[in-house]
Amino acid sequence: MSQWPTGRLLGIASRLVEHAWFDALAELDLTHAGMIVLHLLAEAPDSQASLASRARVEAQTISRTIDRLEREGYVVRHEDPADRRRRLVERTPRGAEVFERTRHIEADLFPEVADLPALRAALLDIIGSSSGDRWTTED
Amino acid sequence: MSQWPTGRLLGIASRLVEHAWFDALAELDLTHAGMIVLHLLAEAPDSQASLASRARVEAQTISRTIDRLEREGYVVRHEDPADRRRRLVERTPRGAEVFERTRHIEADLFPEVADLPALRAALLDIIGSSSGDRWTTED
DNA sequence: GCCAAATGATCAGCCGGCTTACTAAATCGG
DNA sequence: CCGATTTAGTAAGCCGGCTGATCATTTGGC
Repeated sequence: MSQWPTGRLLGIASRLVEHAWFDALAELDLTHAGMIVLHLLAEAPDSQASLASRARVEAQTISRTIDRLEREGYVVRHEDPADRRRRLVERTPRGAEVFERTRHIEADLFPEVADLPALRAALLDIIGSSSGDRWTTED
Repeated sequence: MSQWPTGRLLGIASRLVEHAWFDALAELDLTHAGMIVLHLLAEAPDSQASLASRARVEAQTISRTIDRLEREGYVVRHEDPADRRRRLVERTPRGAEVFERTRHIEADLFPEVADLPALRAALLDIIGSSSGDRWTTED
């Protein structure tokens, strides 16, 4: 396996970590995708298109994720009076509360690696150079 | 984004790289999942359960991936006379040929990172410590 | 030898990526 | 001012993860 392409190692590592998250979040009626949205809404409500761009995901994907968050009562959608095409998404108190309860998880969960800063730097390199024309990088 | 949890960076980087693979493989009527299976079959035919374990994936996932490879004519399934529960999967000549044409892709496609060996080492760390009871690690 | 347990494969159904195609609303050009 | 273009959101449908359930076969204990 140590000879496998880096892209494949990346995919496998990602799925394994996400699976651990899934187990930890199940008791909160939350998924990994939902948690990302709750995180992005911490500061202020936002439109779905903006959320999609910030999460590096297509609009359709965000739409369904928000459907599920809404079903659980963690966010609400309401019309933007200034632009009736847009639907602003906002965390409910329950959504804010459940997100707070996820804060400790990463530390417990993420496995030990020899050089964590190097890993994070490499991942940011990849994201920076690959998300070129797909999402306007503003972060 | 540089403050985001490492698990999330891993997921985004993985999707971006996989998307680039997807584009490169589309003209070969092949997907990333299919390519992995063709790789695993390079040496010898194998059973589906073994392929699933080697790819760090559940049996059901492999089953559908092989369905599609079979539909494209890249592999064939045949019964194992020694154990009639098993179905041995084998690459066809077309499958071997199309896999050869993917060999050059990784080099063209994978983005530049500052410290590639550190990235690979970290990913192998994660895979090693996370795939504990999920797959018997033999590789 | 026979019945229980383990194993290999599949079906059904969920989630979360994606594309293509559509509607409604806002914006822009002439 | 009005038609064309752009933008926000959604529906439909595919792929690839996953779980839980089912069926056939093999293995193992008694």
